[in-house]
Amino acid sequence: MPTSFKGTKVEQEALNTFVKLLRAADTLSALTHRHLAAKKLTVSQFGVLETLHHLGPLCQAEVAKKNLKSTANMTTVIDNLEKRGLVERHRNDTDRRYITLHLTTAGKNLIEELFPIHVQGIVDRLDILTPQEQQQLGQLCKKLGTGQQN
Amino acid sequence: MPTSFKGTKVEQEALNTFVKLLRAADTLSALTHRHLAAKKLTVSQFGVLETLHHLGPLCQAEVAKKNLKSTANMTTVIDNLEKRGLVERHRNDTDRRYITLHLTTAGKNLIEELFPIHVQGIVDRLDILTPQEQQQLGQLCKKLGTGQQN
DNA sequence: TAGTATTAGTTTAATATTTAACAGTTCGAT
DNA sequence: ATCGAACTGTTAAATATTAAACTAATACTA
Repeated sequence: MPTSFKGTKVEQEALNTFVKLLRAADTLSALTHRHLAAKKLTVSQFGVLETLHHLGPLCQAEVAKKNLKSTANMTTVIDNLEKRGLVERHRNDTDRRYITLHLTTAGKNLIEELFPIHVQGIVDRLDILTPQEQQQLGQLCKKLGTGQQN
Repeated sequence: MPTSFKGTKVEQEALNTFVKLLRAADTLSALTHRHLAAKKLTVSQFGVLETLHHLGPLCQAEVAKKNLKSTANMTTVIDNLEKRGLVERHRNDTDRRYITLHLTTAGKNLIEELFPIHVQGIVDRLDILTPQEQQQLGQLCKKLGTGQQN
C-alpha cells in the first residue's frame, strides 16, 4: 500500500523544489552532454579538458576542486585521458608533491572543436527561458549552492 | 596560457546559468545526502527505498524510470539492497517478464526512520530562500527540465 | 498459428566515484 | 635541526553507471 507524503506545507514545498532542481540538472546535463559520445568522451573527462582549456595548466588537486570531485577520482579520469594522449602529467620540480597537467596538441584540438558545440547545446536548451528568467535562475541557484545570502 | 571564454552575451549568460544550476544541484545533493553514510546507504539505494515507500511495490523498470536510471543500473542497485535484506524480488505470475519489488520490514523501518531526517535537511537548506523564491525556482526548473513552456 | 517485434531483466566491459589507508614531500613549531 | 602536522597523489575495495549484447516472455501481425 503506497504511502503518500504527509508533511507540513513548508516541507512539501521544499521537497517539491528540491526534486525539481535535481531533475532539471540531471535532464539538462544529459541533453547537453549527449554529443560527447561521438568522441568517446565521458562527462568527467570533458570537464577536465574544459578546465585546462580555460584556466591553463593546473595541478590535479585544483582540477578536482574545480570539478567538485575527489583527488582519487582525478587519478582515474586523468589516467584515461593520458592513455588517449589528450593530457600530459609534468612533475613539478620545485615542489615534488605536485603534478601539473597540460593539454597535449590533440587534447587542445579536441576541446577547441567540442566546446562551441557544447555552448550551443546549452544556449539552445536555455532558450526556453527569457534572459530575465535565466538571470533569476542563476541567482537563486547561486544563493542555494553557496548557502550565502548573495 | 589560459584562454578565457569569449562568446556572445547570450552564450555567456546561458553558460553561467548552466554552471550555477549544475553546481547548486551537486552541492545540495551532497549536503542533503550526507546523513545516509551513517546507515551505509548510497544515494541510489535511498532513491529506490524512497520510491517504493511512496508508490508501493513496483517493477524494476518503473523504479528505474522514476529515478532517471537505466534498467541495467537497477539490477546492480537492487542486488545490493537485496543482499542487505531491505527489498525482495517477486516474479510476477501473470506476466513472467516482470519482477515486482517489495520493501521488507527492515527496509520499511529504515526508510521510515530516514525519510523525516532527509526532509528536514532539505527544509533547513532551502530555508535560505523565501517561499516565493522556492516557488520561482521550482517553476523555472520545471520549465527547463521538461523543455515545456509550463 | 507461425514468425517477428517488443519488452523486462541480466551480464559484460569499461569508466566513474568515494572512503580509507598509504607514500612521498614540504612546512612549521619547538 | 628535528619531529610531527599538513598536503599531493596513488592504491584498494566497494558501489554506481551506461551501452551493447543477450535471454526469456509476451504481443502483434500476416
